[in-house]
Parts: sequence; structure tokens; C-alpha cells
Amino acid sequence: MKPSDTSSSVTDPSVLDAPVLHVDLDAFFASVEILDDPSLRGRPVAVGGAGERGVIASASYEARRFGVRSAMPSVVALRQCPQLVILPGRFDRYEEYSRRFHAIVNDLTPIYEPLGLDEVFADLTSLARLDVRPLAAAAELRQRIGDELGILSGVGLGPNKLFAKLASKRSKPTVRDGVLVPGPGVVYVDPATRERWLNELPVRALWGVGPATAERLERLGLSSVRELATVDEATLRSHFGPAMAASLSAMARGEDARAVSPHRVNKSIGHEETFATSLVGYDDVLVQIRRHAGVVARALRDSSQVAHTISVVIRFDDLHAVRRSQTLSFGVDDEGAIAGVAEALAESVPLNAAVRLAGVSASSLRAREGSQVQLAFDLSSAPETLSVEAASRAAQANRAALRDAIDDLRQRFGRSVIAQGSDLTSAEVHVERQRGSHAFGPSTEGSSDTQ
DNA sequence: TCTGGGGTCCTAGGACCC
DNA sequence: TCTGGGGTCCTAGGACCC
Repeated sequence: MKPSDTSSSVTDPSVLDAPVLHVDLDAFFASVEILDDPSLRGRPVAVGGAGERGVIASASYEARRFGVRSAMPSVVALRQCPQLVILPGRFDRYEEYSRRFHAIVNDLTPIYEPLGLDEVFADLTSLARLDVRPLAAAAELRQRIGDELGILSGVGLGPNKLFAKLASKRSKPTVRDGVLVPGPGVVYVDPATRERWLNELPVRALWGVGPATAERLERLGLSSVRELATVDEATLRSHFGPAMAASLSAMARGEDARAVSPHRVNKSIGHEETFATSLVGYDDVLVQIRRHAGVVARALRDSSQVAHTISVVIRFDDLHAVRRSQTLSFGVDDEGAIAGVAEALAESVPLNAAVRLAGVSASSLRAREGSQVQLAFDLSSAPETLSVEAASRAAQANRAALRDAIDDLRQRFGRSVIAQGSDLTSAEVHVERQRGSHAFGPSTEGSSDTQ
């Protein structure tokens, strides 16, 4: 472990010249697995789904030497690196490390914004009056992460999120001809370098430009950021809509107005699963939908939230997906209600092909206030006077409202299957025993793997 | 080689209200 | 009887990020 070699041929700039910092932990999930099992050290390790439909979520640098990359299908990864160890992933453990990581960043500044578990943006502006120098602060941050977590990281410093992220990418180790080349660890982008990067980068390097947008841009003859900068925003707007045009246009000039916003709250909670073997017919699909609804309900209650919108997603073997959603006039957080709505939504989707994925998600989230029953009923009287009888009346009203909502749904889409005979009270719901997590896709083929 | 699971944001069309 | 325009909410789909 030597998180040391900061690239500081430059003098430390002022905070105002490089107010945005981006940190990215190296090969995060794989690194945690190696820390917990030192016998893995030096071996090619990945975390992901090992089955035919699994993909790699995180690969150690040893694995990257063989060309293994995250998002790569596991079968491909194994072909390139037969000795690759693929582990299923333990999210609780990663979350623990992530909390410790955030705590270290928080010691530098509370103005930080996590991006997934292993990255954060931080805004150092408020440190200017303390005369903090960004390069020194970044080096110290990286050192602490290495010392206290045992995980290497890359830190980028720039005038905005765009450059900070590009910089942290350049701070990382790289693989060249199968050989691991260490990165500088900390990179600050000075103004001259910003210009150079804008002249060199492909459009694909910009935030928000993925494969689809990159291809559309290329068809317009715009493969590089330099070319993109020659096109005016109005032209881009006609092709990509106002939001994307504004963002592309700004980034092509090196501008990025996105603020570092701490304390962002989740807008949805969902759960989905790709099956090792695709499902045919409503019976099997509905069982899975119901199970996912249970997971979502528990997550809602754990976070003391209720959802007003329930959505279902069904993906078919040809990868095309159908999404259905229903907004309710009251909030729900129990599996009976969520499963009832989710099942009705799923039943409205014509199943003309085998189903490879089913998912349920909850959105329009609100904090749960007191008894959830009152949300639907609003008894105007003081909550403490809510009698058992009133509560039961309220629960009944709630169920009635739910039934209406589901009836609406069935009317809207026409019934496509025979009723399952399920009632909507949570007591009557038999949520299947939780199966093992399939965090990164099915790990076994064919079996119904209960564990 | 053929694509997971957790999310976010944007767009477009329709319903509804004023 | 037929009509405008703006705002808001909802739904469905698509693209993107880690």
C-alpha cells in the first residue's frame, strides 16, 4: 500500500481555481473481497453474476490485465481469463466500507455528493477562507483512505464536475500490453490542460453521452469534442432536445454548471431480477412480482417511507422491456397493497414471449407520518384519539381504495389473465421466503435455486 | 461476447383545469 | 358550438450512470 506519488509538478492551485474534487475507489467490490480474504490477493478477482446471463460488476486490476472489465458478460470474462475468480457480491459489506469512506470525506468537507457506493464529488469552495490547498488536501484524503480502508483510490481536482471526473480517471492505474502501470493518484487539471483535453477527447468521454448518443453524434459527423464545439446549440436542439443540447453545448466548451449537492434523497426504491431461465406464462411471473413487491415493501418500511406510485417492468428474451405504473391517492408500504397493484400491472402486460426479467419499483415517496392508516383516511381529529375502531375503519377504507385502484387498472388495460383469487390484506399474502440475493444476475443455470 | 441491478433524468402525449 | 393557451400531473419509453 503506497498511496503516495501525487503528481505535483504543478504548484498547489487555489481552491477557487479547482473547487471540485472527485474521488473514486479502485476496483471497489473486488478490493473489499480481497481485504476480507487475503488468499485472493494477487489473483484475478471479479464480483458479479457467474451464470450465463451474469455480468462483471467490479474487476481487480489483476483481472483487468486479462482484459476483464466491469459490465462485461461473465462468460466473456471467463473466456479471456479462465482462472478468474467470480464472487457473488456482498452488498452489506460494501455499504459498510462505503460509510467509512464517506466519513473520511466528511472530515474534509460536509459538502460532498456520493455517486454510487465508491465515488464522491466534493465542493471545496468553503475551504478557501481556511487557506486549504486543494492538492495537499486531495493527497491527504487519498492517504487516509489507503491507511484506514486499505483501498487505493484516484482523486481528481478541477473547476467543475466534468473536469474533476476526467482528472480522477487519469489518476488511476492503467493496463498497457497486459502490464499494470500505476497512475499518479491525484491529478489537478490546470487551465492549459483543460484546453488540451477538450481538443483530444471523443464525445463519448462526456458525461451523459453513452453508446446511443455517441452513435447519433457520429452520424452527424461529430466524433470529437472539438467537432462538437463547432455546432451551435440550436442545431443540437433539433436533434437531441433542449436539455441534452444545452448540456452538450456547455460541456464542449468545458463548462458544467451542475452543483455538488449533498443530502440528495432517493426518489425510488426498486427490486428486479433476471432469471437464469426465462419464464413462460403469468403464473410464474406473478410469483416473482409478488416476491419483489415484498422486498420493496420492506425497504420502504426500513426507510420509513410510503410510495404513491408502483411500477412493474417486464423484460422479454429479445431484451425489449415494457413498463407499467399506477399512481395511488394514498401511500403504501405493505406487501399486500404493493403486490396487489404490481400484480394487476403485470397482468396488463401481454406475455407474447418468454420473460427474462421482472421487477417492481416504488416512487413518489413520502416520509411516513405516524400511522400510515391516517394518510388514507385523515380523520381530522387528533391522532391520539384514533380508536381501534377508527383504525380498522380506516384500514377498510384503505383496502377499498386499493381495490378501486386495481379495478381501474384492469379496466384500463382489459383483463389479460384470469384472476388469481388473491385478496389484498397483507395477512393473506404469502410472501415467498426470501431467496439468496442475485445481485448481479443469476449465478446458476436452470435450477430454481432456493437457499 | 451480448449484455445485471441499483438508480437518475428527459421527452412526448394525453387528461384535466383555469 | 367550437375554440386558445398555459400549467400540472400521469404514463410509457429511452438513455445514462455506477
